[in-house]
Amino acid sequence: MSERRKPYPFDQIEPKWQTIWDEGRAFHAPNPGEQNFDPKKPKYYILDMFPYPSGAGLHVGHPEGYTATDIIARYKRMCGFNVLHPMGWDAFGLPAEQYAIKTGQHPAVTTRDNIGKFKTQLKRIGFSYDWEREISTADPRFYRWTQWIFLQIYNSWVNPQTKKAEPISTYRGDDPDSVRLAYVAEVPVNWCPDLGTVLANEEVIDGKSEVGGFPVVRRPMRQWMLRITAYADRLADELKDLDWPEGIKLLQRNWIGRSGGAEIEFKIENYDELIRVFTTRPDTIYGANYMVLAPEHPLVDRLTSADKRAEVAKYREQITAKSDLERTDLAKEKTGAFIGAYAINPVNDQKIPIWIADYVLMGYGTGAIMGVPGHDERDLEFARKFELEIIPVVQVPGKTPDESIGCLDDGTAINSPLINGLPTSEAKKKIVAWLEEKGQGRADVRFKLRDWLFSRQRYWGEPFPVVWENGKHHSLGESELPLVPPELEDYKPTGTGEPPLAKAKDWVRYSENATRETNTMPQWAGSCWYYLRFCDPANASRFVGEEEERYWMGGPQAGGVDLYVGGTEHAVLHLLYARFWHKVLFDLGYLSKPEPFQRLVNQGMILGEDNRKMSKRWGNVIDPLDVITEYGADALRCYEMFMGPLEQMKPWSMKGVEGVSRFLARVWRLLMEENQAGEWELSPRVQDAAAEKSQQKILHATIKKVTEDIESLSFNTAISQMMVFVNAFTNAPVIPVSVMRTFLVVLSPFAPHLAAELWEKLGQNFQHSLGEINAQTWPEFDPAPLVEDEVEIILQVNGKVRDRVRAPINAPNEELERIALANPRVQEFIAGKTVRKIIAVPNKLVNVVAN
RNA sequence: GCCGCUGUGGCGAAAUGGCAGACGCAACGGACUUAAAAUCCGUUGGGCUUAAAAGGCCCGUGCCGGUUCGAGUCCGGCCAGCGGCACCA
Repeated sequence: MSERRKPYPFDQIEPKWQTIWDEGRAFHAPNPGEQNFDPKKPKYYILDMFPYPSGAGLHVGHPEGYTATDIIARYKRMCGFNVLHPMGWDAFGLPAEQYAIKTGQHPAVTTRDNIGKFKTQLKRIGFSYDWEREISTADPRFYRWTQWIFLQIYNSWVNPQTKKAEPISTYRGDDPDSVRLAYVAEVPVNWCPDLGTVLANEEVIDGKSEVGGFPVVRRPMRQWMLRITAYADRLADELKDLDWPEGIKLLQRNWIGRSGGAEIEFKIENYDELIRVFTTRPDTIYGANYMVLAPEHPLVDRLTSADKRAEVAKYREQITAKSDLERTDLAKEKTGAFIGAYAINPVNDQKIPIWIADYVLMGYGTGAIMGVPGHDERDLEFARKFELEIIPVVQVPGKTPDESIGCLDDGTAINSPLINGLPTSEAKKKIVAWLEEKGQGRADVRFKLRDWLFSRQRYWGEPFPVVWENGKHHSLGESELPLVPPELEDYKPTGTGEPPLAKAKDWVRYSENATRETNTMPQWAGSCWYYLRFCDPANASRFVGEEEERYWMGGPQAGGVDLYVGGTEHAVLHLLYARFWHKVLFDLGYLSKPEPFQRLVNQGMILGEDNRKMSKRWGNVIDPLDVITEYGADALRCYEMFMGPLEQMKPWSMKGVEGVSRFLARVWRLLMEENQAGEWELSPRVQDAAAEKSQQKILHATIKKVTEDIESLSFNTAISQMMVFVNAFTNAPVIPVSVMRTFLVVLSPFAPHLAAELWEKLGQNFQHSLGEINAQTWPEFDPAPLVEDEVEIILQVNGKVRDRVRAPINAPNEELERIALANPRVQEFIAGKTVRKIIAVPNKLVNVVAN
């Protein structure tokens, strides 16, 4: 077995250039004020979603997005931009902690090792990161500022007048703790016994933990919450200013779940209490002939009549016994119980029975609804089950009143004296105005979004900069940051919900009568603002320098990062949380833009060769390092870009890698050939000669296509075009050095090592003083060589191609028509028919319509 | 159930409403070679016509319909796969 000969010496070229770039600080982006900073250059901030450095190392999904951004970063530098292209580590997280539980190795050690591994691997792919800006969220120099931002959130409230965050000192009420953006609440939370921690709603999928798939149960606990709901409206609305995929915007909008409607107050017969309901269809109020409260609704106890008590208690017991999953199971039948009390419908003073039913959720709206069986599917189902009257109050176009039952569409109000005949939108307005005048209702907006459960019972996360004294919390001073977690012997969760930090008794004791908060922040905390730290990673006195922030995060757009690339899995979690923090900091005057990420692109997942998701289970995992060893980093980069559109899901193919590797080897052999001794030297075909017209043409066609394709992130077709270019030169007896220089510049963002090496070889043989390839400017496309005197014209008869002929460029339509009609093939097909019409498209085609 | 995305050769894919299948893979044939690998050249959607080739004709972008001189592309209605949400009033 002899080792297969390398198609070209990438194994020598690639480490060589990586060292040169590293030592020459080739990709360092100077900050304002720094040496070599050129204020005339526009900035371009291009960001990858930074990885969690797992023990498994890189998988092929990482280099996909990273290569795309690297191509753009290299391209933008050559276009004269000051490019910020950083990389760092989302280093707090559960796996390191669970590894610590198993082995006793401190998570900081595990994390440091994993980061080292990741960094080595990333460097072997030749990414042009500014490694001087590397950050880790688990580094006290970083999380000091994560804790500092928490303090800003803690010490703020949203002023309902301005709808913006302000310092808590501007709050005039007597209980500031009730309005803080960070607050403590005893809430039903998602408790995961196997992980020993609570989880955010977003981290629970089908009743199981997103990480590990362990069962999650509802349980009330005292937790830290962030008041993200105060930003719900802006988080939904300001999406419109962003260049994000519409699908992702929709996902966020649906998650935020804004619905406009009205809150309506119903009086209760024989009681002073009121029941408030929320509805999106106040116009259907005449059809409201019963009312439903959530079983947990606080008024249930008070309103239940003596004779119904036993029944109601029994029903509520059944409900509590159910898991969340069972309760939300759509397929099941409606259940409920009449509580023996009546409400008064404000529009007609009718007495309507009050029920409880588990299809009404305490957590949404007011936890109470008016039952409109005529025009709500769920109410209809409920009314049928319990034999309540069903009244149509909206007539849907094209249907009779009775047919309109069960229909949720807009229509015309009927059986509704105040609004009869009005279309739905006007009926809504009129009813709301009428209720408002009576003091029994008002327009209202509700959201599905809940406040963000922000505390975790974990060791490996940021401790809260908070202490407790006499049952009240207050914040640490900024000078007490960073607050470093204590060393622990035992990282295990306590199982009771008490965090592992509570075991460090000395650490917990803050003073005579104050103790530290022992929860830690969730993993999302660091990623909520890491992109800001990249602007000024070493700043010891501020989370980011003002001037640096203005420069990199500024500009004419809504958001500061010019392009953000990462997976769809973060569509609602990370991207929503980061936008929220950003807006708070923006409101407080720390940032120049209201949004963090102007343009977002999601790369598609790479599947295994068997078209399944890559996993150990299927044995279809591809290790990028194996690919690099066999084909080189340039081949890995180009293959991942050549596979298909960036945003699409696509399967891996080793044969495909080989194909791309062959392309790169052909580029190499265009300029190099092997001598008798088996050494590579410059091919004698490469000469300082003028390019032929056809060569100019293909070169400029390639410049044009590659430039446009990089701009539109269509890397697969850019590479196709470069293949076409290389194919065209494969057998050329003379290869003009000027053409090749330009081509290498165009190739260099994709295959930077190969391009740099060949560029150097050309420099050595044709003495130029152009410097290194990375310092070149991106070539301009010249349309002149592409202009021809003649073009091919397609001749069609009745839309079918019958012939193609050459015609002078810009020939007038009359001439094209003449050519078409004179063409023998066309004549053949119109013989015996009448020509009805001739359509001529200049420089393209003629279509003769005949029958 | 609702919302979104995607359906094109044996495979990955390409195509501002204007030549469907660029480019790559695989396959087949050829050149070079003692031979193989590598490399280079060529063929390659299906069917019909033909002794064969050349040439020609017909069909073909998930299915059905529409708009248009012309539809993979636009519109309407289905089907399938993937993803998200799921009693949100």
